[in-house]
Amino acid sequence: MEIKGSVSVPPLDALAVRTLRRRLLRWFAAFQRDLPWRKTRDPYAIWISEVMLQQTQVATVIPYYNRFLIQLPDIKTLANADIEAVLALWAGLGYYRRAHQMHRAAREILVKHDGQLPSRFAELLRLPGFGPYTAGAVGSIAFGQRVPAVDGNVLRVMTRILADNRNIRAPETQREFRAAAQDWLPSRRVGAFNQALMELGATICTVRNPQCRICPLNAVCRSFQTGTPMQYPVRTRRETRRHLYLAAIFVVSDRNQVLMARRPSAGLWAGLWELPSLEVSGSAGPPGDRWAMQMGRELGIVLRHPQPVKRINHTLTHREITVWIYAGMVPGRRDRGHHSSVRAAIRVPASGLWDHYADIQWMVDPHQLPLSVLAKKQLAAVQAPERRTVRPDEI
DNA sequence: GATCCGTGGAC
DNA sequence: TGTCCAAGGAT
Repeated sequence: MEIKGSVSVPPLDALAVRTLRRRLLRWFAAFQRDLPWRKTRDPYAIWISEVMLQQTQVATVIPYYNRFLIQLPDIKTLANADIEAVLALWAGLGYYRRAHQMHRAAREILVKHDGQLPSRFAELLRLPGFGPYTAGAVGSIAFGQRVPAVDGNVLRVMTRILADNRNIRAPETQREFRAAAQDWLPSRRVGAFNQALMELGATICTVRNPQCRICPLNAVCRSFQTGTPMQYPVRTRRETRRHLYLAAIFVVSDRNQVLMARRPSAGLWAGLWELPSLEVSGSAGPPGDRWAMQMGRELGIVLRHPQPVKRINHTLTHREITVWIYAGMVPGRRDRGHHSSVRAAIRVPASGLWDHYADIQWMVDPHQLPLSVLAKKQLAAVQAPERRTVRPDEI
């Protein structure tokens, strides 16, 4: 087994860098895609787009971006909005920490920067949710600062041009590519240059089937010259997904309200709502009645012959999730209409569920809440019209 | 440095 | 059905 080389390669010479700048900018001017965030110079709008685009494809972002800017058109509006409203606009996009951090950053900008995004890279970098990429992108695109914006696209383009086989997952490698990208920057039109590198990666220098024959940079691309573009970039393999088993309860009151729980403000699906659920020990089959009974007891709810009415599977980058949904029934007197909170209504001792969740509420229309995709799957499974809603007293 | 954090597109 | 991986950041 040969040890993979991980030695840094020689940089492009000055002539090649000048050629690259000229050809890339010319190509970008002619062929760039028509995207919503390219129609504005508003730093706030550019910021929103950059955060949404983190690890998220362009086509997915566009509708979210448009809705978000209509509802929250400026920093002050965002800062003064409830986090619940921000999450509602984010629901379905994933990585909900981004929404929380953007909200916090807006408030910080209001207090510390007089409501204006700072223009300097170092100050942007201090804001919540701003890393080297986002600070570079906003700094260069919105403010013309001469700083690189190195994302996954740029890493792919650069490793192919340089034929550099170092692991791009390593932070040190990424730092060195940011330094190299800094050297590639022209003295002006830096925002266009950074976007052009990303655009090339997104449309020409793609992961699969790169279009090298029409690439404006093929004359300066080492991997094209050796016919090896598909060997780049090199990255260490991800660890395999771990399996997570959950038991959830679907409880409908005699007023047709559904019991919903709001997740804590950190961690998985931070701040979003779902059916109350507990992690159960790993097993391929349904975990058994006792989990549902336990949840019922903790919530002060009678579960009559609880059965797993549905199984949901959901895959995340790092997790494979199986949710067994149990149906439950509420005691006749529990819903008197003047309690907004279950905790107030039924006086339960401190328990796992109450400690875990930020809130638990009865909801007539759970879809009004910010829901994760998994939560929507849960509701769709138990409320699917063609399957007829499973009522607790029917099991 | 390794791990966590979502979802959907592409193949 | 499985795998990879997107305009990454925080811990």
